[in-house]
Amino acid sequence: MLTNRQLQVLQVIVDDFILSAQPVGSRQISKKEGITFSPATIRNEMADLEELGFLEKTHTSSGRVPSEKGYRFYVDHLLKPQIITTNEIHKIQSVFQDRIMETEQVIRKSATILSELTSYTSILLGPDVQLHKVKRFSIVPLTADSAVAIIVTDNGHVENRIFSLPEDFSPSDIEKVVNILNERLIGVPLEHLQMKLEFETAAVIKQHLGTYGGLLSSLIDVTAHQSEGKLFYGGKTNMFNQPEFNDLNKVRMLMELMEKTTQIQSIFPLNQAGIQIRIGSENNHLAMEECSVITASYSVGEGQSGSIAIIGPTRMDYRRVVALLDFMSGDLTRQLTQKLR
Amino acid sequence: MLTNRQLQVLQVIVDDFILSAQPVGSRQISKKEGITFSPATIRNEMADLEELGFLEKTHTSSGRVPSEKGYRFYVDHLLKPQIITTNEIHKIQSVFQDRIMETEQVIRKSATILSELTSYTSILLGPDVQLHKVKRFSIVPLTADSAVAIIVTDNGHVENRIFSLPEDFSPSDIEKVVNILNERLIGVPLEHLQMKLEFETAAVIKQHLGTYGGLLSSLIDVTAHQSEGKLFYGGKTNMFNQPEFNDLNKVRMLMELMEKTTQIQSIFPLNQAGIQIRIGSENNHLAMEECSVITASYSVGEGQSGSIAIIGPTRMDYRRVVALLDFMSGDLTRQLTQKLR
DNA sequence: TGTTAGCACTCACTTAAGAAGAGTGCTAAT
DNA sequence: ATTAGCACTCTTCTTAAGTGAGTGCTAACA
Repeated sequence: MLTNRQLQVLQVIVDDFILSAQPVGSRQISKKEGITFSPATIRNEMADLEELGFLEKTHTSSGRVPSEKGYRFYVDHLLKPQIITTNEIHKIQSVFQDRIMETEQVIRKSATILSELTSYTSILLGPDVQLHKVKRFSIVPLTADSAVAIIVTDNGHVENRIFSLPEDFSPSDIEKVVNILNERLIGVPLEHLQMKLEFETAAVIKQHLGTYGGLLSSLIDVTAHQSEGKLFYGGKTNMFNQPEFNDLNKVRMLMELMEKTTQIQSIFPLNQAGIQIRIGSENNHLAMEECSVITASYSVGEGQSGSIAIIGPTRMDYRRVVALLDFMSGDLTRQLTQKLR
Repeated sequence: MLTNRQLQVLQVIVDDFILSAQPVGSRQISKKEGITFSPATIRNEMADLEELGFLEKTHTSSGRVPSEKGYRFYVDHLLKPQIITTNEIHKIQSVFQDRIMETEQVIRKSATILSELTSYTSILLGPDVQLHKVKRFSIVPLTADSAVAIIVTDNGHVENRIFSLPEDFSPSDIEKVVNILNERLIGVPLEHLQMKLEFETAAVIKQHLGTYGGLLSSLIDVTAHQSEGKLFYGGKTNMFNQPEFNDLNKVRMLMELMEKTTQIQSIFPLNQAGIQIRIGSENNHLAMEECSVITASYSVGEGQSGSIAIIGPTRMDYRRVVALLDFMSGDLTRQLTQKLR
């Protein structure tokens, strides 16, 4: 158990290091407001805190730097929520000001704004399209043997894909298929679409049109490749501003990581509500060994949800980021859900 | 006018420097195949070439490096086209192998392949959607006061946007509007859509439905924000592999440039057929002062065209890149055009 | 007259050594 | 228990010397 004074010292060190990125020395701490004891005393406390694993030295005679355990303790016990300014609130809410209505646009803009506000990199995961429900099917013929299938979902999202038509497929055949699809599949969530199409609707189509195996496999194909939630980045290059990434190799690894969308997905905790913080090696990724990731989630209507992440150095301004993420996720949930009515 | 021997020396220097990224010395040149004269002679020639502006020294007693003018001369007069291997051809053609039919997917995949083949960064500009012609309109109501408008083009491209409905707008009203739009606007290129809608179709709609000013402005809005050709990158982080970008600041500027899609558009020459090469400061951009950009264009059917660009260090392998771009642009044109039939 | 060998010279790069400064740990006094 | 004092450590900056690659010039050569 830490003494009050140790808590105070730890807090000051983390706060100061977050601001300055420089190892914090005893003399510096002693000058801080609220510190009534001498550098020598502080040195003793620091030695203890180091022994307990909360602090580290960069070399034998340097000031102290928070360890991962130190940051962990800090975010778990010392983090007082920050109040965000009205300015920041306005900026976040400006996402919705000019009646953008596509969820994708909203998310994209949110990513940009968040990175500007934090000067870290933001990653937004769009809501999972799989949970949208089919609102309308249509098929538009393009050439003699190809057509584009369009699925509009209840959220106003549009999926479309070009597919091959079987030979001698007439416009009236298409109309029949579209009618069947619209009769049978409206309200079905995209995630069940493929199964439903394959095992229920296929039989109906066959019955009405004879066997059109080609068409069916094409259609099944169309529904199969639905993308999961899309990723949007804001401020990818903000990393360059952080002194800890004054190292080509670190930046490079991060940039390469961000190009691999499948890998980056794993930074989002599954089905976790609230704010999650992962520090350094907790991210289980070499490139992010000196990074912290803070995530929050928002939801659209019922069930569908997306995530927001901020990725920055372990030395990031946790207070501020947590406050901003908290507000933004709430705002997104509110606004996006309201739009559904 | 350069002597034969000067040409030979210049060629060897550029070729060697492209390979090694190291300043080339006279002794090194003398050992090259086809060189029959001594280092001393070569030194004299190099001094002349430097005086003429084709070579530079990094410092007083270093080997020579091609200047921008040197590269320019090299690509204009010394560049013998390279023959690409069947392996490379296969790789490029693999874009089309698994019956991907969306142009966007094709372009995206091409960007990746091109960056893998060259180990530089590729930028592909999708064909300008503005020239696509309307194939089908539809409007799907979402809530009482919003709907999504969908435009399918002759290329199978789908544009969609959510817009507000006027109050008390019934489904049958929507059907009427859709019918009018489909009667009047099929075949119209997207670039003229807004004008046409505003000055011709608007009147018809008013006539049939009374004044629905709100709907009209919404619809005009929908057609207005059509995006221009989209950009796709491949191998954004390949820059990190080039020794000349072992400098955090240079990489940073490039990365920042690539985030700004509007700025990056300017690297594509307008309406220029064939292969274009811009070297260093010819790019008119600080971040690309040490880069060369090679562009080619492809076309889809008649009129519509997109561009391919490779961006690498001025020291890039012009021979190889030119050959690859040439082949790929041809292949894209062929395949994408064929698909339209 | 064009080509080449020889040689002094330049400059980047590396290594070593010394000086300065920040900060610690320990000891002893308060 | 706290603190002043001081020796010690380790980084960083500066300076100096040594090394090597490569040039430019001069003079000899074909």
